[in-house]
Amino acid sequence: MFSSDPNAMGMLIRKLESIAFLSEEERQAIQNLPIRVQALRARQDIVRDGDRPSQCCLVLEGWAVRYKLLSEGRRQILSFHIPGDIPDLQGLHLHTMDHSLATLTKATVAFIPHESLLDLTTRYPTLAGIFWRETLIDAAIFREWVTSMGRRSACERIAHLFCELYLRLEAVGLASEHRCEMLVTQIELSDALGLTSVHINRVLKDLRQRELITLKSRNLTIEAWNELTRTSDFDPTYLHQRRPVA
Amino acid sequence: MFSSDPNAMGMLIRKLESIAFLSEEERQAIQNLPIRVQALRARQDIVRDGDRPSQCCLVLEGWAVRYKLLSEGRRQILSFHIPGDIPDLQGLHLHTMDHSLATLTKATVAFIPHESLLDLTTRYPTLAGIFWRETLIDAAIFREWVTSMGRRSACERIAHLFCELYLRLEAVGLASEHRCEMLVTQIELSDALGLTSVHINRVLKDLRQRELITLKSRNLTIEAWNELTRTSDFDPTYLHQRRPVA
DNA sequence: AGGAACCATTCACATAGGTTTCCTCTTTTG
DNA sequence: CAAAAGAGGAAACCTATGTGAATGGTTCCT
Repeated sequence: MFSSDPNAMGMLIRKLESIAFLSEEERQAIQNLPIRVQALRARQDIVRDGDRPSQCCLVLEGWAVRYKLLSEGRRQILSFHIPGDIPDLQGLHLHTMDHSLATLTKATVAFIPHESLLDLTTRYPTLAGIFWRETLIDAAIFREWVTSMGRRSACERIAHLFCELYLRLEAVGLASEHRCEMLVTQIELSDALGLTSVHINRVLKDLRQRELITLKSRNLTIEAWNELTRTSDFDPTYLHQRRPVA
Repeated sequence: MFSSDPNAMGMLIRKLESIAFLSEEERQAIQNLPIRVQALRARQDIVRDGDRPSQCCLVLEGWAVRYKLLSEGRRQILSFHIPGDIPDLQGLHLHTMDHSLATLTKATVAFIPHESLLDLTTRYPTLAGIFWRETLIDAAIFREWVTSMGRRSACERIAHLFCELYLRLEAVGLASEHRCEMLVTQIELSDALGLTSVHINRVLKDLRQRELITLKSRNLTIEAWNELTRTSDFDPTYLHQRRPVA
């Protein structure tokens, strides 16, 4: 399938506009990127550790994760990705994958050749800066995760992650009123936060009892945003979103 | 002081050449960057969380750290920086600091105006790609740290960090034969690895007893490289260095 | 609709790593 | 060069989180 689908790139544009200003010409240039759209099953690898991909993957629908595998079956989830994200943008200048990328849920993705993206960055230096910025925000999120894993308690980590994901979903129009889908199992949460699923379960129970959140069949409601951000030390600056957040 | 110092930029060039190829013209362009060299005391902030800097900081001598402060005096060190590093390169496209940068030891740094760097990236798109790559490697290191903090034991984390720092120092000519300076206290190690200094001390004792390392008055010798990399699951791919490593 | 596979939940028990405290050895600095 | 500050080291004790195992509830195939 080609870029004829008028909406495929809408998600990417919405995402980029959440972190930078795009001119009409730049929006057009993005719309004209050649893409190949593909539907994927849940829990399917897209690129693997060690691969040398020649295209980037844009998430259109569903969630994806990046992860590393360690000895003895240990797994670390490095990031969650939602529609509008390009989880392997770093591939443009880092030629060997140092981790894997997979779908979490059933998903639709679009593949964009590196070649076309590099050409775009040459023709539109401002867009190059915006894509660069996107990878820098990715890094800023890793820094925040390092901070969580290093110095925050289990409870703070979970609360912090929920705040982050809510704001990211809201920025691309996939959440509002402190409600969003939370398409991750407790096992996935544990692999992302460096905990066990048993402990995730304990802490979720506590967060529910304190009436900070409601979480049922993949639907999260943050019942007390201010208290949740306070207890988890959450400050959205690191997301570097364009519009100031409540 | 201006770029008249013929050696100030040598460190940056050596660093960039450890991750990419530079043409003679590009080397010249870098040499011509205007810089202001400054000597700093140990443990001195260079840029603070929330600042909006207009220049980047290149480390010439000594070590630096990036860190975040949390409530109740908690601190998380996000990265260690050695000569040749530009710890706040992300400032080029991320205008508000989401963490602080400070010296660890007495240090010499060079400040380069964002303006000059942005101009350089416009005139030399290949150099833009190389600086972008540098920030992507920075992110790759964060991913590895997330993995360490999430799924590696205290012993594995320390061993992994030593391997990483050794290779980075070696890449810019500041280490060889599995020996290097390790200009960090046990407290700083603990704040970087999400542990306490007491536990760092316990684990170092163990690593010494197992004759994997020697660490005395800031001098580290890795006595058994292969075993150390094996026990810590260390794979240097994530450093994306140009030359293959032993 | 029925089963297989996955997920959430809970319990009893185990441990890696944290806390507090104290002492000694270096390093810095006046 | 001596005092002060900082860093390494270590013991006793504590706790947040891990382990393993069992049960019932969901979701997804066929």
